[in-house]
Amino acid sequence: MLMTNTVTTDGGAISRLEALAPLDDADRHALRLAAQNPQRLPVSRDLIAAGHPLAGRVIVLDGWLGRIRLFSDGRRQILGFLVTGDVIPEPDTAEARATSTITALCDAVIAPAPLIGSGGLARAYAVSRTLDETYLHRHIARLGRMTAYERILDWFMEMHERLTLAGRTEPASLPMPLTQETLADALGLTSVHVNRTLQSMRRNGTIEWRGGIVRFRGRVPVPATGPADAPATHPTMPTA
Amino acid sequence: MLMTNTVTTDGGAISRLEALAPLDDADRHALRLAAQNPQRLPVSRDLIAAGHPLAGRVIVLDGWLGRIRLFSDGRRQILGFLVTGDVIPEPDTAEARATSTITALCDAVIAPAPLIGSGGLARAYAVSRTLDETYLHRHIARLGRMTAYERILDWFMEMHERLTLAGRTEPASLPMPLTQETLADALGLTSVHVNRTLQSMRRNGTIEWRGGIVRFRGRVPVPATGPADAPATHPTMPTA
DNA sequence: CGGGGAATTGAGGCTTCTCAAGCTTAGTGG
DNA sequence: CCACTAAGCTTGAGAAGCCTCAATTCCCCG
Repeated sequence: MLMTNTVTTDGGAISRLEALAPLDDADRHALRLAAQNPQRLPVSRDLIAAGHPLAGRVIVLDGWLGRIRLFSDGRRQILGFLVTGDVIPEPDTAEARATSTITALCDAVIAPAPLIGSGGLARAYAVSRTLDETYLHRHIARLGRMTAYERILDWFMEMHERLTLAGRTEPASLPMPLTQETLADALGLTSVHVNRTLQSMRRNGTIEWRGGIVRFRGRVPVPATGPADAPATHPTMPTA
Repeated sequence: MLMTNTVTTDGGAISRLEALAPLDDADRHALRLAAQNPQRLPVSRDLIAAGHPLAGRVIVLDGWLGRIRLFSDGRRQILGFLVTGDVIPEPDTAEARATSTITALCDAVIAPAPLIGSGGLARAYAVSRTLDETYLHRHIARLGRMTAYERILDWFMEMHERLTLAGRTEPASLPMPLTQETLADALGLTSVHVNRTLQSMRRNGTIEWRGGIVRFRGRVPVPATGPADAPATHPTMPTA
């Protein structure tokens, strides 16, 4: 998933920001310039460690990062993901300390996120932050009220939507460079249970996951239409 | 918990904002003025409905609101709470639609949140928003990786911290106007299980919950110091 | 071709849920 | 002042989902 060796592109990050707010030439230029100065993060490298000073605004060009909380007894929870085009906001104050660790979940590329004026770029960053909030909300609803099967499917759908903003998907598939263990730490499950649940999804033909790509099959994520539903052949998803 | 009839105070909201960023006289005056124009929300009243236009910036003066996501099959997840001094941010754009519903979980009082200049008040709102994000993170860690017992205790502690910012607590107690059912919808549990877990906390002397007040007893929430811990008499809490 | 991380499988146990009924408390009207 | 009601709290019994521990297989990479 890394960029082809020497030439650094934005990986779709600019497309994503343009989808959030209209950018002008100066905005795009600033972003391309920033992408000329990329920073490569090998898998497992921390970008920001909890308790340490925050970096400035950063944009993800490629790969997946995770915002992570570690418990003293070893339990781990992934709070959220950062993929191409996602932005780590500027800290409020210079003294602000990170309350969670941000780690590369696979090899990744980031760059400082430029800001010029208070126009398109500023708006895009603002919208991006609001979107991040809705992803957190969705994650909470997932963890609090969905079954393992639903969590996985809903999360696949979210990541499909998000990667689509950066043009990194096809209509019914998305790149998936993470391990089942990582998925488990995000979805509040064990890797064993993630594995078994994925198998049930494969068996009933809902998805296929091979070679780092997840494919949705059939009339994919069929939302449940309500409590009075007829029993479904496949497990279904509740809406919202 | 409602303000004494006619005279409306800020209920501690101003104290909270001052704890987040230094305010000047003009800031305080603007807030006091806003508190003169309060809006009362009876329990169960929606302030904002998912899918509808967002209101402007709002500050909570009293009572508890909840950000709620409803599933088509009746499942409900409370995404977060809003208490005295908490702020609902200005929407990014005029077209923005709410992605979750905000409902009064008990009788509550709110007011439009004033903004003058880009000084103390603006900073306080910014810090408040960042804090909200950390509360979402904490909620995710709770739902994903804590047991029922830990979730409840951790949530009590969070609400104690938050209400303390507005001066609404005593050292070892906090007002708790919610039902066990509401708590269940926040913590991803059933009310039956919340009830049983609370009883075990009462039995072992960890808390007391009577008359709308939760009291922490003994050396309350003892964090686990790690995986190599000696077995504890009481259930313990992992750190972070 | 060996090594190691990741995926898979099995067996058994525990937390949490579901369904259902009984109880308590506060508020209401006669 | 007290029956009456409704909401919330409590309890019981059984089932289900998910976890733990542990071993085995698969697959990529050097």
